[in-house]
Amino acid sequence: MIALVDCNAFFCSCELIFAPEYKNKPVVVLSNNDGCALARTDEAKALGIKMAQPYFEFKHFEKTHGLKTFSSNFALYINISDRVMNLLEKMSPDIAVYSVDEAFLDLKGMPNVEKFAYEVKDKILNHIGIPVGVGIGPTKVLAKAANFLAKTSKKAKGVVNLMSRKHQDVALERIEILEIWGIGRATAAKLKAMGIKTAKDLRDYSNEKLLQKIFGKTILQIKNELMGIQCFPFHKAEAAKKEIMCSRTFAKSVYDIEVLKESVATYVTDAAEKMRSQGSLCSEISVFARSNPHNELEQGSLYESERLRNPTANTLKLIKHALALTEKGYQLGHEYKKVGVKLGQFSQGTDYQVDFLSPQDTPEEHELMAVLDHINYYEGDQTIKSAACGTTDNAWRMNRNFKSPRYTTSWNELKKFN
DNA sequence: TCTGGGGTCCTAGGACCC
DNA sequence: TCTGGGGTCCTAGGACCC
Repeated sequence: MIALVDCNAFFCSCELIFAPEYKNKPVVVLSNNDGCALARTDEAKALGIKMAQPYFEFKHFEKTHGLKTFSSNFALYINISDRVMNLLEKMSPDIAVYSVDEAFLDLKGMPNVEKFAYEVKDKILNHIGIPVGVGIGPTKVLAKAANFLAKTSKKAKGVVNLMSRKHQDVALERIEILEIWGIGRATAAKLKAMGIKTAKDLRDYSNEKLLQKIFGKTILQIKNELMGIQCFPFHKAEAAKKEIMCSRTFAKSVYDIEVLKESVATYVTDAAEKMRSQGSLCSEISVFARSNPHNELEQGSLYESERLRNPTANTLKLIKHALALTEKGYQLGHEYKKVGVKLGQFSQGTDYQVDFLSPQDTPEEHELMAVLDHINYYEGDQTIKSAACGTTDNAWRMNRNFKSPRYTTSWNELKKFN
């Protein structure tokens, strides 16, 4: 028996904790650069605002329908997510966090699951202020389907239990195939052409060989889960990431290679930090940049990749490679709207930041020195092992004789101590 | 004229998830 | 004017091995 707890319009709900005056109004949280919609309340959905829809297409609702928009604040959402998950952990014998706003609960041996589901829902709302829906089923796919109904059906009151075959029959007939977890647009279109329109159609479809041939093996697992046969284990092995990417869209297109390089260096720094935190070294680094795909005159993209002879997690080494790749792929006059970095081909290990450029007597250097001294003074002499400042040509590193394994290379990280 | 058989590993690309 | 940022898994096909 599995429950899926899913926060409603999660990013919006987080913002509404601090701006309750917008409750029951259309609210949207926007992506980076206020580009498009990331989360919508039911009232915003009712206006026809779609997931990932560009902001400029629905901005007019602010004036006509009292739409409220927020720029995204991921630090806040992660903090609230942690609180929700901690609460769930305390209430449930076993939990598998699936994403920032959902978690599966193992309800094995639970006497009254629906009562429990309502308790969970009420507690998260009352203690944290986040509304959730709870779906219960014998498999993850059915729990997901139950959760879908819990959120969309008016009379469900936020909890749907699909443990019995009878309820499954009724419910799956009402769920379009596209709504099933693991079925996307492409697959749904093909399935519909075959006459498989609802979740029930798929569950009861008899020609498994044909399904496997057309769609591969995943669809059979989904079909089995719809039948109540578990194919997706409760705990997916908590594996280290196999690749780590960092990328952003620019607010305005970029033509200048220096700007591009600054960004690339920043994203390498971020990605390398993530990589070190899982104890990996990479032996492949890629840099990519794209022009705006929505422009009619889309220009060429930049994609350069390199295999490294010696695996490394050294930020400065990686920056050097990344900047060389950027120069290699850069084309004068091309517009670049999005740029990013990917680290891959991981192996286990750590290495230390050994090569560095000579420090220069810059204002940043003095500022960093002051920050380090400050940290030293308040946190103790061994807080910072090493630190880097600057991003491209002026990148330099300080190596002070601190013994703690904690170290950081990010200027913004350092400033947080202040 | 005739041109093995069985396997592994890697990569690119598609589809999907939030 | 203005269009997100991450990830995973699967498959097909090519390179390569003996």
